[in-house]
This record gives sequence, C-alpha cells and structure tokens, in this order.
Amino acid sequence: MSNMTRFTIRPLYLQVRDMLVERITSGQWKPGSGISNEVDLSRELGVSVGTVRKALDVMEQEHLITRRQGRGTFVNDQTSDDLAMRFNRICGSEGNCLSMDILKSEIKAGRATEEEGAKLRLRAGDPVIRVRRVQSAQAKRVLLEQIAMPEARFPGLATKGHVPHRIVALAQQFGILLGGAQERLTVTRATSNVAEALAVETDTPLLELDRIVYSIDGRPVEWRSAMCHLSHGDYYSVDMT
Amino acid sequence: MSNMTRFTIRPLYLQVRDMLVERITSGQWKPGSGISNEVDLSRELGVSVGTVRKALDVMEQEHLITRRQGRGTFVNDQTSDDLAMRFNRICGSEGNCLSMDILKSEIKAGRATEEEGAKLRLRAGDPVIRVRRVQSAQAKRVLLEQIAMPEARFPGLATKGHVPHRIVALAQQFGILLGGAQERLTVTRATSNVAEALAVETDTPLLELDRIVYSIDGRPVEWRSAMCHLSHGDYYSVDMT
DNA sequence: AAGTGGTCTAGACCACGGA
DNA sequence: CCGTGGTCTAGACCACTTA
Repeated sequence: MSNMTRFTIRPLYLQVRDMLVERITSGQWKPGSGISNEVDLSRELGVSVGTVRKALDVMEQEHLITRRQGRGTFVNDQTSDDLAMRFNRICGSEGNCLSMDILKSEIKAGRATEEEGAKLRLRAGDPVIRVRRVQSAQAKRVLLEQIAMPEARFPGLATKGHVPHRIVALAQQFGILLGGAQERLTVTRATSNVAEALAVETDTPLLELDRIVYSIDGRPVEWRSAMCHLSHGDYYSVDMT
Repeated sequence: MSNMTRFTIRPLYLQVRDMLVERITSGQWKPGSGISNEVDLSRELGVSVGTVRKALDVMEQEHLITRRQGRGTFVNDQTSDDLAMRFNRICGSEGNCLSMDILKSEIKAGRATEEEGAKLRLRAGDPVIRVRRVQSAQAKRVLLEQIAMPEARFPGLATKGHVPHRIVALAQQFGILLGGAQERLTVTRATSNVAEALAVETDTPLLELDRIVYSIDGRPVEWRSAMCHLSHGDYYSVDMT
C-alpha cells in the first residue's frame, strides 16, 4: 500500500525505478538475464502492478531493459551490437554504422587541467585517465581521439593494458550505466600533428567531434575530443524527433 | 467500454491518439488553445480515463501537446521558439541556437529528378517546389540551402511570394504536423559557386548537411541539402540518449 | 472551493511464446 | 496448456492553478 507517511516528493514509480536500477548497478541482476515478472515484483515491493509497469516503462526508455511479450523482461547487455553503437554516429555509405579497429592506443594517468575539470565537473588537479588513440575502418584511418575520464570512476584502469574501444563496454566493466551524451561538431583543418596521426595531408578538412558522455545519474563519465577523416560516402548521422 | 468486436489490432489508446491528432490537423483544435479535460474526453469517446491519458502521453512525446497540472492540456504552437528550433542544431558559442535571417531566396516549381524522387518518395517527374536561399546570422553568411518539397503537400506555394524560413512554420500553414527528421553530415570544400554565395574563399572547408524532414505519418515533407560555414565558436549540436 | 492533470491501486482480459 | 507482458477499465486520492 505505502499509504504511510510520504515525505518524499519523488513519485513511487520512480522510487521503484531507482531500486531496480540499483539491482543492476550492484550486479544483483546481470546483463542478459531475465528479471522477476511484474506481479512478483509488485508483491515483493508492496506496490501495485501498474506502478511496477510504469517504472519498467521508464527503464525501457533508458535502454536498461528489454521486454518481450510472452517471454519476460531482460537486463540489456550494453555491449550488444545495437546498444554499443549508441554513441557512434559515423556511418558508411550503406547506412550501417562503421565498426572500427584500434590502430594505436596510449593510456596515461594525470591531473585534470582547467578545461578537463570544467568538462568532467572535477577540480583542476583531480586525478584523470587520458587515452590517445587512432581508430581505423577498412584499413583507412578515421578517428584520432583524445579522451579524459575521472580516475575515481575507473579505479585502476590506468595500470591495465587493455581499454575497450567502446565506452559502453568500458562502463559496463566498471558497473556504470550510461545515460546520454552531448556532442558538438565543427569543421577544422588538420594540423601537422593530426595530419601525421591520420596519414592525411596537412590542412585536410576534418570533422571535429567534442563529446561528453554522462552516466545515468547525470554525472560526466568521459570527455572525448576527436578528429574525424570521413571517406567518400561515409557520413555522420543525426536523427531528430 | 468498447468490449465489442475488436477486429483491429491497433491498440485502443493509439486509435484515440489518431482521433485527437485528426482534430489538430483538421483545424478543429487550434495551436495554443486548450483541449477538453481528460474525464470529458473519456466520456465523449467512450473509453476509460486511463486510455485517454495513455493517448495523451504519446502525443506529448510527439511534441503535439503540452500538459500542465492544474491548468489543462494545450495544443502546441509549432512556431514557438523552442519547438521551431527542433530541426536546427546550429548553435552559437553561448550554447544558444543561432537565429538566422534570410538573405536571398528563390522559389521555383519543377519536376522531380531521380534523386529528389528517391529522397521524397515520389516518381521522377512528379511536381516539386524548389527553394534556393542563403541564411545569415549576425551579418555573416552561414547557410546555403537547396530545398525540394512535394508540390502535392504544399498546393499553391510556388505562386506565393513569401516562404517562412522555418520548416515548422511552413508546415503549420499547410496543416502538416511534423514527426521527425534525419540529417547526414559530411565535410566538403566550397566550389566556386558555393564560395560566391557564402562569400568565402574557394576550397574553404564546409559542413554539408543533408536533411529529410518527415510528417507525423512518416512521409517525407522536405529534402534540404545545405552548405554551412561555421564561424569560430559556433557548432552543430547533437544530443544522444 | 472547484477544476485540472499526476499518481496509485486492483482487477479483468488479450496476445504472444514456449513446454 | 501455462506464464509472460500488453491493454483496458473504474475509481481513489494528491498536487497544482485559478478564481
């Protein structure tokens, strides 16, 4: 019933959503596994089925779960093909997302600059992890990335040799659920450094991508500044609703 | 109740949504005006309040209505500032959408080319309306647009002198509700023609925007190919969820 | 105080998937 | 066949706005 003292303003179905999200982040519910059915959940939590359904509606929109009539409700594997491409809008001429390979990758620990602090909502000097790498598609160099992440969210990452090249996979490893991202696009010309890394002529026009990825609670998780050299036919895709 | 023969598969709340959308497109409910309250609507349509609410939920996500607790539900004016910027992702350095002015504008009637037919789902040779124009922000030329629209959706537009420079305003004039859009971005260099129109040097790097806008029923309404010259600080903004 | 949308409940039936 | 999520109903109370 929960008819008792309601001091909190947050609606019940959002409180339920918070509890269920916690079960995912804590690892109690693992990606790919099914979760209790709606009736059982409602009994367990002491709320009505309608309230549970509304919580699940929210979580479905947040890409956290998938519901299939007749089968059940399942925790999403964020590394699955469709979800992994959520934050990659670079597509090939056939409309398919480009799957890229890592060419070079350096990882370093450091202290946040003023700019990194502003983007990641840290204080300047807070520990960060930086990655610089080149991604290629079909033997062509496409992306030169400079990434900064708060060390606090990825403890021990700097000492690991391997960093997954997709932010969704990295986040899932550290039990972080991603919410959204904002990307800003501009056009620039390749400086000599950039030109060398991407194997293009100096002054080649490039797409500059400045992206901040947020976790589901709205805190910044990654700041990526990338230079992108698009081959003929490739494009950056935006869907508006 | 509607317990009677249910041959249709489309859920009742979506049928209700369709009926309410029709009231907007037909002009029975005008932008800015309030609509009947949920209880009255449910009685009038012979469905439960919950079903009406679910229909309104959908319409709110489609940007068709705004609900305000204690006040009522209102039909959105698509030309209002926030909604008008829905399909314009070009922002200034302060994060605000650039509001632009029309510098030059030509409108012509014509017959669809193969490419226009493919983009607008017409047959080659079907009547189209074409617009070519330049937009500027703060005295700087920013956009060179080439637009094609199906004449059937905008009867008589070619003979009008004035074309609103925002697709949302134009659509509202002709009773079209817009659903979504897809934009494809690439980087190119200004050809001599483009350079002249935008008052830049030949070979200046430009952002090329290829956009198709769809009406709420999923049919193409406008195909725009634009060349964009971004000033320092301006950028194209993408939000991902 | 009256009227609105927002939340929550309890229970019914339907459509789908798998045993 | 059973269990699942999807739809639909009827009614209660809450929170907000306006008069």
